[in-house]
Amino acid sequence: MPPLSPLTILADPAGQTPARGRGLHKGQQTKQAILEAALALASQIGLEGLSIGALADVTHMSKSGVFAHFGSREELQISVIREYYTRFADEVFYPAMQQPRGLPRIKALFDNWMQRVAVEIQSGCIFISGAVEFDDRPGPVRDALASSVQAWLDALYRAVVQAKQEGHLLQSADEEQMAFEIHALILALHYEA
Amino acid sequence: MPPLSPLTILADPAGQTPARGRGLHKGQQTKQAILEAALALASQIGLEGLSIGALADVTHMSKSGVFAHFGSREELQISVIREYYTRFADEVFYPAMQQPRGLPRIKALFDNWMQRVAVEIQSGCIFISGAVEFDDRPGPVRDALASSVQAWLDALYRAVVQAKQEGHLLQSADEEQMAFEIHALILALHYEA
DNA sequence: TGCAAAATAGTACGGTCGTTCTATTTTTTA
DNA sequence: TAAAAAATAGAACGACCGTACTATTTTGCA
Repeated sequence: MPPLSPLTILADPAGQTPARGRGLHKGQQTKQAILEAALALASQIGLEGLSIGALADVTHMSKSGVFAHFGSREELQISVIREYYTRFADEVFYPAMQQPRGLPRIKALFDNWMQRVAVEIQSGCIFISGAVEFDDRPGPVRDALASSVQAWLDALYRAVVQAKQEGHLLQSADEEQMAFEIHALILALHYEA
Repeated sequence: MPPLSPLTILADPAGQTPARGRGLHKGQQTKQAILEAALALASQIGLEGLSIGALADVTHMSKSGVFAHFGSREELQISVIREYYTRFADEVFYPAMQQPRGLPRIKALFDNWMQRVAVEIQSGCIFISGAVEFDDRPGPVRDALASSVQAWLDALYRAVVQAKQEGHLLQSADEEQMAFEIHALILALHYEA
């Protein structure tokens, strides 16, 4: 099972020159701090509600100071998606890869996911809110969201296929349908919250 | 099985005096036309994106002309929810009530619902988008949304209970879980779209 | 048909938004 | 430590928002 794709669409153009030498420059630090706050804000009120002004208040900076780090609101939103995607992979996907192929791995994926739902119960999943907000708004943000979610659903699907190959599932089981239903359960859990 | 509750929280204060006598007064007609456009708009871009200015453009009216019919944006949003709820009941709920209790009725509910998903595939369900948009924004709009959805989920749950009473389900079946899963499937269908 | 009432238009206000431009401060480098 | 570069602040812009007020037009009834 390959790792979650690096998602070239999410590539961070600035990320390849991580400060001249040892530690992060001041700018990179604050950018990371802003991103942290942005992630929290976006989880609460959605990517669409994420405003630079509000972000400036939270981080005790000026609007233009925040703005300068991203160059546009769109870039800010995409950065948030990138960050969320990374954390999602780290907390849900990679730990599950430690489990043996097949049913144990699926169970780990599902459990980690559920645990995340429990944590997000007061904030929200931006993959879900984003899908609703950008389902009819084409553009880079939508693309970033779509490819993130797809990468994740593909990984889930691969896990199910493997489980069948390992003989952990009925031979009559439909992999696609099963992945779909697992996804459905998570969606409904989020909805109830 | 009682009908879908009238939802007093959604009661239309103006609705009780439906024009002096026979036909609708001019105002009521245009209000209905505005509501129609608002429903389409809200389905596309969400209740939160629904703006009076955009609505004025679509209906070829002035902003103040549109505004006067509702008195506030909030009232407009609630009116849209009320309208959506009514149509949902008419297209999904009541036709299914024609079917005999038990499994046939559940199947009808699900089929009608699925059919609606197919129609909404290009627009969207405001019960879902609304839940995302208002999950952390208390107020009348959120209340209207929540009670609408709850009324519908209650009806679904009652149908499942009946099916078990009629002996159409395994005695070991968990009604609540089953209603939850039906809901989950619909959510996932919407998500895929 | 005329008059009151309802419906609609027009204008303006205060607010927030993303963004741009220019100053100022802070950090890094030579 | 001085100069260069990066980071941040501040003010201003145009656009859109909801809403309040005041005209004007249209409608419905006596």
